[in-house]
Amino acid sequence: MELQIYNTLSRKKELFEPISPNHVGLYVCGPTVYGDAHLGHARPAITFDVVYRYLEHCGYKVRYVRNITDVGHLENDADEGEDKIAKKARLEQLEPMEVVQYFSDRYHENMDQLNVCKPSIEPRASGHIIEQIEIIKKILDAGYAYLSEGSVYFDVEKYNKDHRYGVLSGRNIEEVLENTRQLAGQSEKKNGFDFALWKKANPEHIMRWPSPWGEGFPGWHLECSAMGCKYLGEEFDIHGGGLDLMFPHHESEIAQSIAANGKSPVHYWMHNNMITINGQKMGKSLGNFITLDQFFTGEHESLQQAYSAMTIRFFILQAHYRSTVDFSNEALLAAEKGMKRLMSAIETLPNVKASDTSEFNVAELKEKCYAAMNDDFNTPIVIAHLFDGLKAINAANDGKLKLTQEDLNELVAIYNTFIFDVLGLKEEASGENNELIDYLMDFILDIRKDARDKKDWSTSDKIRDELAKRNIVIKDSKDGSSWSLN
RNA sequence: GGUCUCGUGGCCGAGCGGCUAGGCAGUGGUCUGCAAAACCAUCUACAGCGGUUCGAAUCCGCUCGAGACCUCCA
Repeated sequence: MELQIYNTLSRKKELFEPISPNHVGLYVCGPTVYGDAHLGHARPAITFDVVYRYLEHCGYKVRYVRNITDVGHLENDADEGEDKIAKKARLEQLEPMEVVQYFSDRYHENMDQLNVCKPSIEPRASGHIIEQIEIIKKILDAGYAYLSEGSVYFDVEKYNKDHRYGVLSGRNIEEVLENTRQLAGQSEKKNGFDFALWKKANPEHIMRWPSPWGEGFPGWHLECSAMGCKYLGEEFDIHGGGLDLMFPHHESEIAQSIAANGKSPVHYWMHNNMITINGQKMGKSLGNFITLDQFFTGEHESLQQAYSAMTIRFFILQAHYRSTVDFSNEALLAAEKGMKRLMSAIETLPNVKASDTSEFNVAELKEKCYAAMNDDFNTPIVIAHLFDGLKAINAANDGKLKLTQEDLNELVAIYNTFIFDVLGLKEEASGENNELIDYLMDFILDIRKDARDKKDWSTSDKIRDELAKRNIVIKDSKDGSSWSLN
């Protein structure tokens, strides 16, 4: 079975066929770096990390471009407000690029924690001003943009006559033009719907570059067109991003590329859905977001405890990327426990004793996992199948089910492939990696063992209870006792 | 107001015409000095009403409810 991808353009699943065999160009909208990443940012990062990982796993050579927006993203109205980065810089009395550096570093740290692969190229908007100016020239030459008060705007109405502005979002722009006309008023734009390609810089504006139209800075939508085109070509395979970017950001990207190159830039548009909190989208403007660092430390009033990066990752992968996911402590707790159980398969497998026959269809399990991934990256189904396999593994470990050595080896391969390579989960350190602590704990457990052997339960329980106070959990089993830090 | 999505068992979430996922919690059990952990078993739901069909959670219509986009947001 071959890979099917849900294409926002056609609103249905399509067979994935790359432009050049064995190569995939993947572009994903990265963050605007003016604040800490929150749970909502983790969604596209993880979603497209899995897309990237799976494509690579399938043997494709993927060039994965994820940008950093460090200029041109304005507040409030897309073409009027203050630059987000510049505002932060002003508030913190920093150079804008200090803000960019700081939050880029923090973002990278969070991505590492989430085990998100680094993109092949991570371009910054401010490093591609020349490319953006070149595109604006092309669009002007084609007649789809106009100059106004030192700024350049995209002429949506003109474009819509020859092409269609709204192919991606399914919007009928004529209707919307009616509405915005009334609102536009004394704007320097012909039309409320037109968006800035180049914006003239006011005297107090710090981030500015020279251009044929005077000093200014590029519009937000343009950077992705410029960088996508530069590194992946005028046409490339997959463009990803959050559903909230579909309009106007991605819609405008398409318009810009068609206006400049005469080509629709992207074959497959993929959009991840939102994470909600109390049924509402988690977003910066609503102020209802929880940052990733807050999840990792548990320091937020809505959080009952800290949640590890892998818990967050597993939680997100347990839902399909095109569904909304509602955040709650209960859901996160469930994810945490479930993931630990699933991960235990990796540890159990080497201990299972082989039989000469098999009573579980390992090949079928493998097939089902691939089928799920091929069905538009259905990670929750993959996880469900892995849980089914876990049941068989546990049964075999208890001697209640037979598996041949060959099947056991295959299971190890399947679990390693899907859990680590494709889903991108990793083992988390269970506590401090400290030789002294290890030594002391071994020593303490040894004393406790002596007590237990003498049926000195009061000493044994005292040790257990005392350690529990510091979140050190003792687990007794047939083969002896072990400890872990919770 | 316009465009579009969605309403699944205590909770989270798949499925998208028949074979009634999965996880967490709960309950029962195995193990254990006790406990924890672990393991096994178990709980049968698809907002409401009508229609299409041999058959619908799944298709169509209506009603109610929630959300997203239409201004920046992943």
